[in-house]
Amino acid sequence: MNENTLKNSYTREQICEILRLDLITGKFSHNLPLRESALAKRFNVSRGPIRDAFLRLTQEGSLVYETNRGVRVHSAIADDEREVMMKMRLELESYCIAQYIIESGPQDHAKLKLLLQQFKNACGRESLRDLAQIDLSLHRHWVSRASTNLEPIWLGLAVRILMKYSRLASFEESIKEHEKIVEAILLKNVKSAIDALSLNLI
Amino acid sequence: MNENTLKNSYTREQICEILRLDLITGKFSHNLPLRESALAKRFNVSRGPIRDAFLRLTQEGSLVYETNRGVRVHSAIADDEREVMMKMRLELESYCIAQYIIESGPQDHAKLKLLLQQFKNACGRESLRDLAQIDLSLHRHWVSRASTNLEPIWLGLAVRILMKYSRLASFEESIKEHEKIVEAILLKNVKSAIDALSLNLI
DNA sequence: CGATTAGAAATTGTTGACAATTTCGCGCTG
DNA sequence: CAGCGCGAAATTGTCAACAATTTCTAATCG
Repeated sequence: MNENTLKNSYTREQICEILRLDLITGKFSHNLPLRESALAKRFNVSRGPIRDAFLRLTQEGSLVYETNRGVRVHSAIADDEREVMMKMRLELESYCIAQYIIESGPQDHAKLKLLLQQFKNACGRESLRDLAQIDLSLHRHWVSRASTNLEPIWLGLAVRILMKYSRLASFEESIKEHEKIVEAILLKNVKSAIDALSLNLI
Repeated sequence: MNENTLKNSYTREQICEILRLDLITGKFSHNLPLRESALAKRFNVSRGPIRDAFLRLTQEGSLVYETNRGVRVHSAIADDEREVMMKMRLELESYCIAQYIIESGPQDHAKLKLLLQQFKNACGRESLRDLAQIDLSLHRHWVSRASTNLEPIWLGLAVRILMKYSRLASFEESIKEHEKIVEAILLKNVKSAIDALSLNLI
């Protein structure tokens, strides 16, 4: 599973995802500068794809860019900023879930169940990194299915929120919350899905 | 003022801003593919900075990227997507204006007045491009001052919303709306500032 | 000893070249 | 004549080298 042993080259998408998870799980400390050459060496690519990933993560808000000085990890968001982001995210995902319930078919539901199962497995392994990744994948599933226009906006919100509280209160609790959301979606019950979502996004 | 006569080279930031305005004002048609080489020639740079700009605009949502196939202009957002974005933007800017009123000093207020004056001038010239640019600058002023964390999220929302309705109803009306917002901010009246904002963001 | 400054080292910015992939036109075949 | 390859052209992906800028270091001066 280690990136240094299995592969010797990564696409910019993969690099971006790996770095995003590193950032969410607090692998880098706040305000730490990230060096292009160091990461180029780590991923066994040239600086080009690294710069691409930096630009994306900067736009998402997890990195900060300064001209001729590169990027550094963004400082944590304040509590009131988090509150605003949460309201926005709830607004966004409520719409997406309602839309998803209308548009989704059997193959979407199969995917949904699979993601929920993976979420449970990640909780069992108690790996924060896996959990953050599958949590993102699960929410992304209904967001991207409902609106490609809202997806990049959602991602920026979700990443910043997770960066602040990547330490979840309880694995068990998190499973139950997501089970409720998925159940309501499968029953095509918009109201209770959104109710469950609003309990998850607090 | 023309980019071909004054300068012979651009930074990626400048390229990004110019392309963003091109996209907002509908200079490119929807789903049109953008070619790296063509724009590299236009801006008299190599493809590197163009790719940087593409990545940023993709993250903002105005372009869509497909592997090995480059980017194309995103399709317009639907009415209900726009409604969700507007609610989110109102939530975000309300917080920022309240914060701005607390934190801003005399030099901020001078800048604010200057931007409002530029807005009026742009209305006088009846240039859609200038108007879109200064509208973004004005709103960005209080957003960036209040929260660097929320700024990239705000930008994505504002650009997509402007792409849909870059044709403003009335220049006169737009001036009045912004005058009310700025007046309320200068008087440090949070409530009436947000009231005026909510009329502007409909 | 502290401040300053010049030079060295490190880092980012940009470029042109080449590799990989996709797209397009054209001849071939049934 | 429609469909199918096949090769050429166009386009994107990656890289290594070089230029510009910033940061570090150490010698010099007050």
